[in-house]
Parts: sequence; C-alpha cells; structure tokens
Amino acid sequence: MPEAESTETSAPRRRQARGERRVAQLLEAAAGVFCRSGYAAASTNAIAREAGVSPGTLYQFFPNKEAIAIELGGQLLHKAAETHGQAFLPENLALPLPELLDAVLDPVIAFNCENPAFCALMHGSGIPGHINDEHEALHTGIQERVEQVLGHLTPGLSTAERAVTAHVVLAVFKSSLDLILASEGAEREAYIAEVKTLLRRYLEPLVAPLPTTP
Amino acid sequence: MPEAESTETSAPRRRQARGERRVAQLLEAAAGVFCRSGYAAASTNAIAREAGVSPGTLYQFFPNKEAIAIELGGQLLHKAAETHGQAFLPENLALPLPELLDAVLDPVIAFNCENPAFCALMHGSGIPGHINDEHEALHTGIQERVEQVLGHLTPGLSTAERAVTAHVVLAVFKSSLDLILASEGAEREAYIAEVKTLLRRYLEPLVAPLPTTP
Amino acid sequence: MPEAESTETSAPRRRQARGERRVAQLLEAAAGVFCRSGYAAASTNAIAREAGVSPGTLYQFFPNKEAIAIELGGQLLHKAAETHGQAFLPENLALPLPELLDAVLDPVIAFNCENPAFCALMHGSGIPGHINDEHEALHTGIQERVEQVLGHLTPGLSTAERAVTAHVVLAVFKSSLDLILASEGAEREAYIAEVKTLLRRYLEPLVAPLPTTP
Amino acid sequence: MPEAESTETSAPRRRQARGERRVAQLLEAAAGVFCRSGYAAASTNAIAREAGVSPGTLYQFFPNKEAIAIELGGQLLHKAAETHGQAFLPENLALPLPELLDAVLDPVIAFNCENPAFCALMHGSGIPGHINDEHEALHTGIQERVEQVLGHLTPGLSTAERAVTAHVVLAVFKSSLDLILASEGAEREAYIAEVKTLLRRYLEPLVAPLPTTP
DNA sequence: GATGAATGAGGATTCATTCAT
DNA sequence: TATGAATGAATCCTCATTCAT
Repeated sequence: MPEAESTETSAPRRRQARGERRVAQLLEAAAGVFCRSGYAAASTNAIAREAGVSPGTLYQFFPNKEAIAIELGGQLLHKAAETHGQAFLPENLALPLPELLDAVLDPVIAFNCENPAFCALMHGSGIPGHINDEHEALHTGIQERVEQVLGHLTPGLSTAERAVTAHVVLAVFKSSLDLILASEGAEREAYIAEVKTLLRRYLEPLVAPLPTTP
Repeated sequence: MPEAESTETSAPRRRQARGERRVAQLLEAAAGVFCRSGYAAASTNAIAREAGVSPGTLYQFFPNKEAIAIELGGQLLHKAAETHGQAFLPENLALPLPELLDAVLDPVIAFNCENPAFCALMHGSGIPGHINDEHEALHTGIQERVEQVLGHLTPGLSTAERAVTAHVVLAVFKSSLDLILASEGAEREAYIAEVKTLLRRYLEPLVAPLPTTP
Repeated sequence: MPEAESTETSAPRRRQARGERRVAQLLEAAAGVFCRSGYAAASTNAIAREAGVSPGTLYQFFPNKEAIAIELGGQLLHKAAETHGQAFLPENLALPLPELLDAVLDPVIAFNCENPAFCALMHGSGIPGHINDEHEALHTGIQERVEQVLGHLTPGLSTAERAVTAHVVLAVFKSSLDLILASEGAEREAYIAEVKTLLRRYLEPLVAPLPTTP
Repeated sequence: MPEAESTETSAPRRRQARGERRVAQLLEAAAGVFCRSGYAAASTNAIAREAGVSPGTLYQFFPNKEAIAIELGGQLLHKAAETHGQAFLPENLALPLPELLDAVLDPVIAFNCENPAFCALMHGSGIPGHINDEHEALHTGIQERVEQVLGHLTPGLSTAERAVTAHVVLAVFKSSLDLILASEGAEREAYIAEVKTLLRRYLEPLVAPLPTTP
C-alpha cells in the first residue's frame, strides 16, 4: 500500500521525479525532431508525439516551443560541462597550439557528434536577425568562452580584435561542424583534421612568436 | 500604316513591360522577405503583400514559392556575372595569394552586401537533408568554381583533398559572410579583413613553397 | 490593300466571321476540357488555354462558364439535328419496336461516341438539385422528345405515366451511355446491344399486344 | 479504491465519448454537405461549419476530405448491413423474380431514402477517369454482390455476359435511384414501381424458361 | 498532471471573373 | 477585339497554443 506510507514529502517528490522524467522525455524527443527537421520546421505536436505524450502535456512543462529549445540547449550545455571538464575548457591553456586545439576541439566535436541536436539548436530559428533573447544567451555564453581562451592565447590583441577573432573562430567552427556532422567515417575524420589545420594556421601567428607551421 | 502597327505592337509591348516590371517587383519583394525571414519562413502572401499585389498576381508569374527562389537566385547569379567578370573568377589566377584573395573575395563580398538575398537563398530551406534540386544545383555550381580555383592554386592536392578543402573554404566563407552582412562600417571592414587573413593563412601552405605570412 | 476595299459591310462581316471562329474554337476547347475533367472541374482558364486564347477573350464571347456549357450543348444539339434527321426522331415511328430502337438509338449513340462532350454536359454540374435553368432547358428538351416518341408508341398511357416512363427511359439510357462511352470495341458493342435489349423488354409490353420477346 | 479508478477511467472515457460524438457529428455534417453539393464540390470548411466546429477540429479526426468520404461510406455500409440482413442479400434467392426484386430492392431503396448521402458518394468525384482507390473499392464491392445474385438467377450466362449484365443493372438502378431520391410521395412510389418493372422485364427472360410477364 | 479535443489564424495555391491597355 | 495582368475569396490543410475534463 504505497499511498499510506507516502508522507508529505515523498508524494511531491515522486511527482517531481515524474515531472523530471517527463521533461527529459520531451527534451529527448525534441532533440530528435530538431535534428531531423531543424528548429523552425519542428512542430510541437511532432515533439509531443515523439515523446509519446499529448500536446497538452508538453505545454504543462514548457510555455512554448522556444522554451523547449532553450531548455534543451541548457541541458546539453550542462551535460557537456559534466562530461568534459568545465565546459570544454582544458585545464592547461598553456599547451602548444596544436595540442591545445586537440584538447579543446576533440571533446567539442565528440560531444556534437553524440548530440547533434546541439548543433541544430545553434543554427537558431533560421530567421535572420534577432533570433530570440535566450537563444542569443546560449550563443553569447559560448562566445565568451571562446574569448576567454583567446585571451589566454593571444594576450596581445585588443578587446575589439579579440571579439572579432572570437566571432570568426566560432562561425568558422560552427560551419565546419556542419560538414563534420554531415559526413561519416574517413570523410568525417578528414574534415576534423582540416578544421584543426585551418584554426591552427589562423591562430598560430597570433599566439606564438615562433610559428611551427609546416 | 504606322498607326495600326504601332498600336498592335506597342500594346502587347506595354503589357509585357508591365509583366516584367511585376516580376522584378515580386523578385525584389521576395528578396526582402527572404532576407528578413529566411526562405522557409517566407510566405508567398507576405511576398505578394510586400510587392503590393494580390496573391493571385504572384501566381500569375511564378508557379510556386520555390520557383521564386530559383528565379531570384538565377537573376542574382546573372547580375553577378555581368557586374563582375565571369562569375567572380579573376582573369589572372597566377596572382600572389593575398592579391588573389582580394581579387576573388572583394567582388563576392561587395555583391553579397548589395544583394543580401543571395546569401539568404544560399542557406537553403533550413530543413536538413535534401533541400531541393535547383537549390542544390546553385550550391554545386559554386562548389565547382571553388574547386576550379583551388585546382589552379594547389596542383599538388589529390581530388579528394581538393574536395575537402573546397568544402571547408566554402563553408568558412559562407559563415564569415553572415558575420560581414550582420555588421556595418568599421566592424564590417574588420570582418572582411579577418576572413581574408583566415583564408590566406589556411591556403598559403598549400600554394606556395615560400610562405610570406607574417 | 484589303483595308481600302473593306466596305461598311465587309469589315463587320469579317469581324463577325472571326468572332464565330473564336466561338467555335472556344467551344471545341471546352468540349475537350469538359470531357477530360467533367463540367465542374473544368476551369475557364484551362478552356482558354486549350483554345489558345487569353481568359479575357473567352469572356468576350461568354459571360461565364455556364454559358459555355449551354452554348456547347446547343451547338451539339444543332449539329445532331442536321447530321441525323430532325434531332434523332426517325421518319417512321410506326416501325416495330426493335427496329425503332435501332433507328433511334444508333444515331444517338454514334453521335455521343463522336461527341463525348455532350454526355459530359448532360451530367450537369455534379451539384445535385437545381443545376441551372438553361442546363435544365437542354434536359427538358430531350425529355420532351422522348415523351413525344413514347406518345406515339404507347397511346394508352396517361400523361403522368408517360412522364414517369420517359424519365426512366432517359435516365436508364444516360447511365448506359456512360458504360458505352467508357468501353471500346467488342465490349462497347456488347453494352450497346444490352441497352437495346433492356429498353426493348421494358417498352414492349407497353407498345404491343403481342410481344415478340425471345 | 473506486474514486481513483473511476476518475482515471471515466475521464478518458468521457473524452473518447466526446471524440466519437464529434466524429459522428462531422460525418452527419459531411453527409448533408455531400448530398447538397456532391462530393467534389463539398468543402471541408463547409463540413466543419455545418458541424459547428473549426476546420482544425475536423482535421483532428480525419486526415483529409477523402477520408471523410471513405469513413462515411463505411459507416453507411455497416449501418446497412446491420439494418438489413447481410448487406441486402435476401435469404432466399430462389424466390420468383418479382418477389426477389422486392426483397432486394425495397431495403436498398429504403436505405438510400433514409441515407441519401450514400447515393451522393456512389456518384464519385465527378471527375472522369480514376476516381480514387477506396471509392473504387466500394463500387467494386457492390458490383460483386450484384454479380453474385445474378449468378444465382441466371446460371446460363457466361462470366463476360454476366459482368455486362451486372454493370447494366447497376448503372440502371443507380440512375433510377436518383429519380427516386429526387421525388416524393406518390411520384416516388411510381418511380419505385417502375424500376422494378424495368428490371423484372429485363431479367425475366434470363432467369425463367416460362416468363410470366403480363 | 495528463489528456486530447478545440481553436483560428495562417500557409500555399486555384479560379471565375474584371480591367486597363 | 484581344490580351494578360489583376483580383480576392475560397480551397485544403497545418500548427502553436488553450481548455475542459
């Protein structure tokens, strides 16, 4: 008789647990749908269906479609943070550039390969211009992290220069990530190697007085 | 009998002229809407409204939304071809890399700044997977052009390597273009300079035995 | 110099001639489209296109879609009348029933096979109830003709009985005609024979004291 | 725990009940609209309006217009089957023809008078050629039933002859049904009697060595 | 919470018809 | 006359969101 033993704390706790399961369920479904259709073309009904719940249930946990994307982004970010150290920031920023790139990019790429929804979300609504505040926030967060790393790497740059470089690095990396995610096997490896080469050559002159570029 | 002749020919001519004006009007409106909303989110009704005509009128000139995008892409390509020599291919591919990049990128960037719709169209439907045949064709065409130039630049690469490089160059350039188009004035200039730097550093080792990178 | 010699009578005449050609052109096109799509699904634009003229031209000769059907029906009726004597009424109504049926039905069937649009028109707009006045008129005209023949055949019937019989005969014949038109070759011949048998057996008891049915 | 149980089962049950009511409502509305306008001219919006719901609601229960027709046809067929024995096939096929016709036709006619939508559906889309698969299926089903009965009646006919006869019988009956449905009272009775007479006279020579036709 | 029915504006597209030329 | 552009309401259908149960 579980009802009897349910104290004032355990019943809500169970409910809350169930709620979290639901949220997880919905987010997983959303991840799938976003990947398959992109954010804009994903319909909330499709997400609910994929999650095996009714549309109403979805709206019990998320006020609207955007909120799903935001939460999903957040969760993925969090997952990334706990899987890979402090959100992809390697402990040792003093590594030589090629090793640093490996240290930073390998986990990020691996994470995106395992969670392709993350990339789908990064591309935003497909509607240019002001996507949306929270979406923007995700972006900005990543952006800042890139700037942080760049700050360590290239102390000689002005803030403005660093911002430009960070934007370029991020944009370039994102588009390369699409290439990586769209391919498989050896081709994917080739793209991965190529992005690293690209970024290494781009950043090397900024970071070291004695470039070792081949 | 000039009267009969002139009326018989000038009336259709005027009508045709009006039709062409409408098409131009509609394409301009479409360009605007595509820029603002992206291809997928652009509605034919919105395009018609922007053009100041009824939905029916739009469909007198275009069989469907895709046809608008295709025609717009075609017109822009054509416009590009006649504005800038032979579709952005500079006469002299033997230029030193920095000059070559200027020669290739400056017109392309200028063109995209003047015709931001082109970029919007390049981004496709936003729906992953099979976008659409003609859309794809546009892409492939550009792709081939990039490979051509790369062929001249880097005769040492295998076909597969060249394809990878071309994809990366194109992806990188497209994403940088977004940055450029999203900014203005000095910021824009900074991005432009940065893309060139990026590509120069990336390609230099491939092209020249004696790199001049600072 | 045809303009000079065009007197006040010949110019209008030419215009009128041209008009009649246009009408014929349009009606022929309409016949084709009605056959292929049925009356309801036929679009005036499609008719104009088939006729090789613009929608506007069509509306210069016909006030609306219905008018086309009416005129087409009329023309076909007229054509029938002049091809086959006095609109399918045989000279000799005193023939024995089987011969009479041949004499009446063979031309009608032949005519409908050559002009399948007629049948398409008879089926009306597909919208039950009061189709439309003129459409109705066509129907009524045929109806009356059937009653005429029946009047000769079966003088014993009351007016009401005759009306019922005429309606049944007509309905039955129309539906059989569909079967005939939908088939070809031997199958068509079989249907033709069958309709005659059907009508013969139906009418024989009404017409003759001594049935000769096998 | 009856409370929990009752709420957990009765709420869905009530919802489901509402859904079924809606479906019934929509089908009834569809029946009305199909009758008034025919299948082709019936609009889903009109059906929804007639049912007093929004277009979206209609599409919650039916994926498209055709599905409505199919479901309505199915329901009517089912209703027919349970109202009248085994889909209008009388127990005793060995009855004398006049009684057999009464036994077969009376229920069919009664059913169609009570459910005129059935007849509207039978007339198909109005567009010649390939109507639609399920529509076709309905037709074929009826066709087969007619052939079955004919098989009992007229064992002397070849398969091909039987098919022709069945087609003719069905076509003739359908068109007569239109007449019946379009009339009322005594007129309707007259038409009913007349169809029976027609079919009796048509089939008698096929079925019996000693015709009793008056 | 969970359900799924309900909404209604909006999507692309068609079409009979009108109008300026 | 002939043209074809122009109209706009109507078509089927979708979707984010809400509501009663």
